[in-house]
Amino acid sequence: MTIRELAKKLNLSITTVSRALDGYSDVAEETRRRVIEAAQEMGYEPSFAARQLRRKRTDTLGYILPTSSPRFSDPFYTTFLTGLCDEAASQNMDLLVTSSPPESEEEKEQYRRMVQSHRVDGIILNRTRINDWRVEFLTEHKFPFVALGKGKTEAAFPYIDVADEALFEELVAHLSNRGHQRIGFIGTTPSLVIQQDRFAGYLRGLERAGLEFDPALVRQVRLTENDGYLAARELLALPEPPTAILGINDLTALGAVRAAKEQGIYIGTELAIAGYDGIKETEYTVPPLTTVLQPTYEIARTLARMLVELIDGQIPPDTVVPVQPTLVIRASTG
Amino acid sequence: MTIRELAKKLNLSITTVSRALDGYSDVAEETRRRVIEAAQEMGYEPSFAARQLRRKRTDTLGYILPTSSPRFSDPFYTTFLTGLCDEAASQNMDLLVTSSPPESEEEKEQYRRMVQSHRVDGIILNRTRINDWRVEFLTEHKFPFVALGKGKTEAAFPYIDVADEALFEELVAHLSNRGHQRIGFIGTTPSLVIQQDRFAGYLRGLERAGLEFDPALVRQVRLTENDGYLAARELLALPEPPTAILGINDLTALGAVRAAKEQGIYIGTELAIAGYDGIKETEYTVPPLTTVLQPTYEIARTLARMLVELIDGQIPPDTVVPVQPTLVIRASTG
DNA sequence: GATTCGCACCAAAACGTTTTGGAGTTATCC
DNA sequence: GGATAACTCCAAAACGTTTTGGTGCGAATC
Repeated sequence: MTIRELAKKLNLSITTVSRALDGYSDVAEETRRRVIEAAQEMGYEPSFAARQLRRKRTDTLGYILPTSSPRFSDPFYTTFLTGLCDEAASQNMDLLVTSSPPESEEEKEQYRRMVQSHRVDGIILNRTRINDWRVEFLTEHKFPFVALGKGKTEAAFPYIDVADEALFEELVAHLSNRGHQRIGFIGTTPSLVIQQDRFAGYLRGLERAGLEFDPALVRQVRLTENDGYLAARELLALPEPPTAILGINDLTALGAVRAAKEQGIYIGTELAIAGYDGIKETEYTVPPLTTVLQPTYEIARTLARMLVELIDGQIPPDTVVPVQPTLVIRASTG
Repeated sequence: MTIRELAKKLNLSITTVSRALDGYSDVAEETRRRVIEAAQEMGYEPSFAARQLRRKRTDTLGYILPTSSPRFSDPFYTTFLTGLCDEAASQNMDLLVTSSPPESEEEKEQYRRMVQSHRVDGIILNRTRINDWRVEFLTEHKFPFVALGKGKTEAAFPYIDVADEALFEELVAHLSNRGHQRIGFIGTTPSLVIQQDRFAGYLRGLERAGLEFDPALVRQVRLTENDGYLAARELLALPEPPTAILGINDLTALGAVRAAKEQGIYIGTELAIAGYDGIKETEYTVPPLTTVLQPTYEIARTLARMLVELIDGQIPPDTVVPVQPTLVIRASTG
């Protein structure tokens, strides 16, 4: 079912058929009606490849899922992906998804392909790194992209700025108000922007509370439940263990919960634990976990919308959208 | 950066360049080396649109996420999606993802577009319906697809058959062994294959245990945590409430957990609760939830692989892959 | 010395659209 | 009544590949 066959059946030129369907004004209403009707009836749909080739637009957004472990499953990403999907759909765009481990050769290859073969019109980045080669690569190729968080770069691109630092400061203040003096921090590799921001917030929180920073209370691990578990075990095995543990995200905090339970430590009374993201799991632990609720779904939608607007040249590349998450205090911090 | 420019720079015809890169044997090794080197250096990558148009292949798999609520987030799907992504990647394919509410106009439109505009080479279906118009539509258009579960249809297509019925039977047996006589079932709309199978397993389980089926103990809701919560509240408010509740999936079972907690009912002793899927959350509840562990990640990978093989004509359309999940008994059922 | 063969390359067609730059017809204006 | 405008429609080019059906040339074969 090509436009040619449709045109033949209607005794029209393919030009007219194309323009009728695209809503141009230089085709008679009566003709348009006939064309649309026939198209519907014969189930005609323009070939995407052909249209893409000619228009030089793909109407597709790209997203590369950073999969730490092969069987990874951070619920944060279901929500994030759904947000991207929904917004893309409502903008008449599709979403092309790939997955690869961060900083792998595979990842590089995938970005290269997406960009250089014009697979997509723009790319959504998250888990931005401090010195992110993706940012360099994409700006160098003048390829439209938006990101969740900005690293250390001269490049200008639209991004969402979550007030991570402020919220971590607040978390520490909250714990210190509850009398905690030794507050542990399960962080991740310093190459990630979230580590930079959240750790900075942690430090500022300590300072403001007049607490001394003890490097022994800090761990840097991958962003998985299991790594959180292992890190927490280490912290709890210290000669002077912390009385509170902050996870850089909910997943690591949940790992800490598991470690504490395993050792029969009462969470909330003997040990305070808090996370960050606001994933559903934090409601089910006993006691429920204090966390910072990010509007993940809205963030994703906003990112997708920003990307579309960037592609259409409707927003400047230096657009910044601030997001203020909210502290959700639950029983895990007493 | 087109093949033409590359050819010009190399003083070769575009034919030779194309064939050199595609590994044809009718190009001298020395020439191929030069071509590959130049391509790498100049960052040439074939235009996807052009290639697609000519080859009549997209090297893309399609998947439409069934989003019940706009902000939905069933962790089952992160795992499922990651599986699809990973397998697609390892087959040199990409994954095109869209989302829409089941049985909506939007959904129809999306399937129609994907198929008729040759957006993808094949489609992965899950949450198969008993009389699934998608199955009819896709077979009618001779469009390659695979599914998780098969409905009531004459059509032949590769699918994965999870032994849902047997496992639900086992679940009921397990509960009846623990002395439960009134076992509730939070199911979903009978139009879904999983409802059909799992409910059948529930019934057979009752029968085998010599228990009478009481329709009052059955609810049909959407597959969300909140609907599970509401259904459980209803069940617990009955004059003769059940002593055990089976959720058709973990999400609804988690809703039941919430309802029980809210009413101060001790789970595991006063009320048994079990789910199905094996999502991570079930480990965090107190007590941890009895569930049926499906190898979701592997199922997704297998589906993707089957689809690629179907497209390549390497497997017949009537391939069936059976999957045997495992019962995971935890404290929530005593 | 003519024929055949294998090797390395290539021109041109095809894929199915959108867009450009008109062309033909009828209505409108002075 | 001739020029202008408005309205419909269209032929052909272009998008960047892959594929088809070659060509030219030197070596091997008879």
